[in-house]
Amino acid sequence: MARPRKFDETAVLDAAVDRFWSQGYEATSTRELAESMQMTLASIHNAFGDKRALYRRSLEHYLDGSLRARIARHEAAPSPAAAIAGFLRESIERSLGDGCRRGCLLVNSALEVTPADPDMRDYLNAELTTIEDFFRRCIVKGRRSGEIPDGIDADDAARLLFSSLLGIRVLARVRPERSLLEGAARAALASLGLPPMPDS
Amino acid sequence: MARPRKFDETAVLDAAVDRFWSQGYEATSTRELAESMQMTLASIHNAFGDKRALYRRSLEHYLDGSLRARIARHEAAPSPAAAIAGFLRESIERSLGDGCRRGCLLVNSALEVTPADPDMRDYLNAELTTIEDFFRRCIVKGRRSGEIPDGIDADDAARLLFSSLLGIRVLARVRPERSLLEGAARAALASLGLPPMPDS
DNA sequence: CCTATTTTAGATCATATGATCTAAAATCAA
DNA sequence: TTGATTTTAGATCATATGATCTAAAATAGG
Repeated sequence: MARPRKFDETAVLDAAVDRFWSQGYEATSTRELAESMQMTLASIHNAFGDKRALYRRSLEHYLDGSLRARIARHEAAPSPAAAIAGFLRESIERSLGDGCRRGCLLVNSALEVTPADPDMRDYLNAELTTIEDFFRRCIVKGRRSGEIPDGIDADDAARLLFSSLLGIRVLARVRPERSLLEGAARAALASLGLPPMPDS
Repeated sequence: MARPRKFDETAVLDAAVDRFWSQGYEATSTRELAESMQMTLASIHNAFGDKRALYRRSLEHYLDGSLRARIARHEAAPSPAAAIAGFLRESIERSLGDGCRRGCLLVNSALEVTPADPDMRDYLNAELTTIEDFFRRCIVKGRRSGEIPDGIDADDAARLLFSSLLGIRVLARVRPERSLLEGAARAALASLGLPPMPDS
């Protein structure tokens, strides 16, 4: 019925994610995006809308291909405690393995894009809450099975893991030292009576 | 010997901090800065250099008037445990008290400005380490006096407090809910055997 | 008073930016 | 084949941006 698209949506969104992730929203120009995506500005505008809309799509693409799958994968681990520890371990390895120190696009977005964009903030919060909820589910489940000792309120324990993870992701950008990131995660786990992370 | 400056350096840097803090580095234009600071672009350039240099000066101004004094004030508290709890309490109240959700300029800078600016990164790291060191000193001192129970390695305990604080500052921007911020801090303190924060 | 020195004010430069327009190209249903 | 429809390609618009230039203004020492 009409001319077919020449570009691969996954590939061009991967490229957009890479630019936004490396440089942030404001510091990435539309022309740079066009070059990375190997599309013209008109094609991008036609397919995704303006820059803000493309950012939103890129973030969704990033999260669809990363966060949700990671949570599901770790939650399928043999034990809830292992799920938490495995998730933290993977977050640290991703942070340290990225020589560009890009951190986590979700966390970066929370700090850069938020201020005057309530829609984006709601979306970011929904995604962030996914992580918090994952931690809470694991804590509750592990306590019910006796694997995780009782102690601090389960909501607060999840909040602690959550805020530590965000902090680790901040440090991944500015001070990506293994001892620092692992130390924070190690302390969070030990303080909640959880087993240590698996080796890297 | 020469024409005297008409502007008050503290006042104009306060104004610059306000803009950078609210909008970030990239999203703040030099003209907007000039208007907020009530100076011409030429005067700003003459007094502070280019935009990047002004940002650096603004950040220094912010930290000189905020971070160092806060650490010193809390470290003068009657006990090291109270110093930690008081610092967290104050960080949370500052976060919740700011209707603009600006978070902490130091943390915001760590995420936005870092990537390709090693000088800035080193500076940010030095300032961030100030906080980590503060936590570590308090832990060590409190354990020596018996006020803080032994347990996790002191370095790791400091890293946990540090990363949680950074996470709280991230959440302050995107999800400034008292229950969330306090819950994370409460759990961090309790898990290290520290007394709870003072009431707000 | 006068001169050296620094700060101001306003204009301006060269470029970058986000967004859009026009027209050609490519497909598929009829 | 034809015509409707969508995507491309390239140019372009209006504006915003960081930075700088020129000249006037304001002070203190001589």
